[in-house]
Amino acid sequence: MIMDYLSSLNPPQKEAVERTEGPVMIIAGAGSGKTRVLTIRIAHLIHAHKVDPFQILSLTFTNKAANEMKQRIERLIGLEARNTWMGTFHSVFAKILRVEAPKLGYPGNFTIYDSDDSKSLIRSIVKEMRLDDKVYKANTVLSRISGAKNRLISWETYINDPFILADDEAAMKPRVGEIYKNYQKRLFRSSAMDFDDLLFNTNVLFRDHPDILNKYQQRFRYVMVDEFQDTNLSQYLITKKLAAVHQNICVVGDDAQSIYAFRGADIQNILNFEKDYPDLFVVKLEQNYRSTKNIVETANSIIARNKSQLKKNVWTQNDNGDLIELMKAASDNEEGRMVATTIFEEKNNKKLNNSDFAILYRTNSQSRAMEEALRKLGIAYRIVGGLSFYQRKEIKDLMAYFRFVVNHEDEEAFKRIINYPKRGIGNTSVEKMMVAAYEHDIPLWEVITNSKSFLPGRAANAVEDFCTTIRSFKIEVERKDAFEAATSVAKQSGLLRELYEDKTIEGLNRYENVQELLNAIKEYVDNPENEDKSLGAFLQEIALLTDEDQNKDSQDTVTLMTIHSSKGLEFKYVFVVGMEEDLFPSQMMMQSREDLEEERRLFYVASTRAMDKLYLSYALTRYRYGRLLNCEPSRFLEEIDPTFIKVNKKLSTSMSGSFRESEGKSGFVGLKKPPVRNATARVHSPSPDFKPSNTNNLAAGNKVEHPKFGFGKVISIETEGVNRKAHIHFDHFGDKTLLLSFAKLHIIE
DNA sequence: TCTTAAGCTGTTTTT
DNA sequence: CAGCTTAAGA
Repeated sequence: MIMDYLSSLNPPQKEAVERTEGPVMIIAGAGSGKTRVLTIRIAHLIHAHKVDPFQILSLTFTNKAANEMKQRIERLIGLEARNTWMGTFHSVFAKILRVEAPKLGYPGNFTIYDSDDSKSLIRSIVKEMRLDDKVYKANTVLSRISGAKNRLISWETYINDPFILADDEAAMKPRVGEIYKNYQKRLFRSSAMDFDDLLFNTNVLFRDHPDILNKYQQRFRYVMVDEFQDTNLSQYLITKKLAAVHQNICVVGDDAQSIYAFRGADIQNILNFEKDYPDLFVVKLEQNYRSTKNIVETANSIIARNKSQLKKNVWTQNDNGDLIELMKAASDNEEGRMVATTIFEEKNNKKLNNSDFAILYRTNSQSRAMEEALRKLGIAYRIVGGLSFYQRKEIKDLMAYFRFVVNHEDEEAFKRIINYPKRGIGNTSVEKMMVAAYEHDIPLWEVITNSKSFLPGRAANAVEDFCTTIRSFKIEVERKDAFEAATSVAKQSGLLRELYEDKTIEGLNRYENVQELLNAIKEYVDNPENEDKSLGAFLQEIALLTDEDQNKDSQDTVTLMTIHSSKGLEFKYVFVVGMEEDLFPSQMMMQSREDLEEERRLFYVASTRAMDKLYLSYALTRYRYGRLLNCEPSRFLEEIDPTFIKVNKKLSTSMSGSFRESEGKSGFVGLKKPPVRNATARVHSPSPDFKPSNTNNLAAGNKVEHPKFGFGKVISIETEGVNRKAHIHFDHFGDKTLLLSFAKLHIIE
């Protein structure tokens, strides 16, 4: 059976499969059958070389990719395939850390903090250190810390490295190192690791415990890394160490598709791989089987402008296919309408399914306009990523209960649930308890169980009740399976009742979401593949799941997602929307030449998802943060060789001057253009003689200045009891109704 | 301590 | 715009 597959491979593919020993690097262009090669290679190892599946470790980028590969191998060689180690870096090494964590002083039931938890923790640390949270923004600080961890810089190294300190000093953030230190200490106290810790601590484990390293080196005789261009130093060193004994390391990647630098991915890993392994065997897969010539050439024409890349020549034998179609819309809403209409028509004309279409965008917020348009035409769609199910408040709340029952030291979980539902324990009490734990250097749980010594009577009683509840949950969790325990926790905690009583639409949704979480747990328990049916096991399972890993692809839907999450997928028809300067390429990324190159690679990834036809679209105006902005076409549109492009005339003519009225059902209305303002007008520096004045005698006709909105003229004043409303026309922001911020107004005349 | 409402602020991508 | 924080009143 394997032989059939071997003969179906082209020569370089075959080489890649058959070269099983020693270091191998496969440079795989887009659509070159990479996954196929990888799966056949693994099947070949097991089948032809009689390698025990337990000895093969494959690291992929997403859980989805891992599952898909597993299924494919299973089809090739049967159930044996299940025994290979396959998963993301994070999930595989989290699994290993569950076993080995005690060696690092962590309990095996450590919690994994997602970035929301991390940010929240940083926020409280910044507050405790009495630092300005506008200077030390959680996002910025976290990415700084994360960057350090990805490069294996511990907080000890960080605060002693003169270069890093100088860097922070220059950025006017000299105390990031201290925050890093406190952050790590708090994580440790909470028995928690963040995403980066999973890899960082694996490195520490392998560094400090040669016996353990050796154990895994012996176990994994073959190591394979997919999407190698997206590994960071921390990940790279792990694989290098694991493969050090047997040297059977096979990495697969495409430098042209490296799009995760912001997460610490280092393209040098792939560019310099040869230096680390002088006897490296390199295979290039350059034939594209996926896309038409026009699409391949378009992608090539953009990527050719990048300076730093490995030489390769991606080509295809496929037909020319249709030209790339360029669509121009008046607004983001019309862009959505054009895309939706095109899908509708193409679907009917060519007898396609919804699932043959994908809409790709640079930022998640762009999905709005697309959704609305699709909904109006009754086209089923599904959004991948964005606010994931597990990030919703109600889900996080219930999960926080689960987490806290399993790990009593989980501070972030504690803060979420201690007073939700309301039980009369306010912020003051919570802070007192945390301070007590910190000052006496005792576990949080000890403070909670002895609340009488730290809190006034009423609050202490409430905490005691809370404590009893948690204890009873713990007993249930230990005795029952995940589903029964979870249901009981949801009910007894009062959370379910709280949501049930909320009869608003959002409330109903939240209630349903919680039910859905319980269903997911039921599914987990009923799945015979899961041996450990405890709630703790379920938590571990999903901590590293992302939205796209959920298998809901049974229905026929158009797929909407960011370019980042589209990697590895393919669709017959692909729309890349929002081709506007500052959006794609992103303004934030346009700092240096390297960053522009990464945006080009992003375009490369997006366009090579398409098999048959590629559409590019842009809008002339777009709502962003409640403000309508002017847009300019992306520079990428000029960088593409124009011979591959045709402009969609039919739709572009109909657009001039047609704006839709706010929520009118009538659709197009030929109204005068709404005022278009630039974002720069938003920040106003008050004039030197600005002083907020007593505005008691504010009246219509007054000229005023506001620190944020700038200069304006009062149109009218309305009085409702004690409250006053001022309708003011601001020069840059148009009409505004100020209710309270009178204090910030300054009357000029 | 809880509720309500105004004010403020982000503004990229994800394990 | 939307989600969060803050401030004031109950």
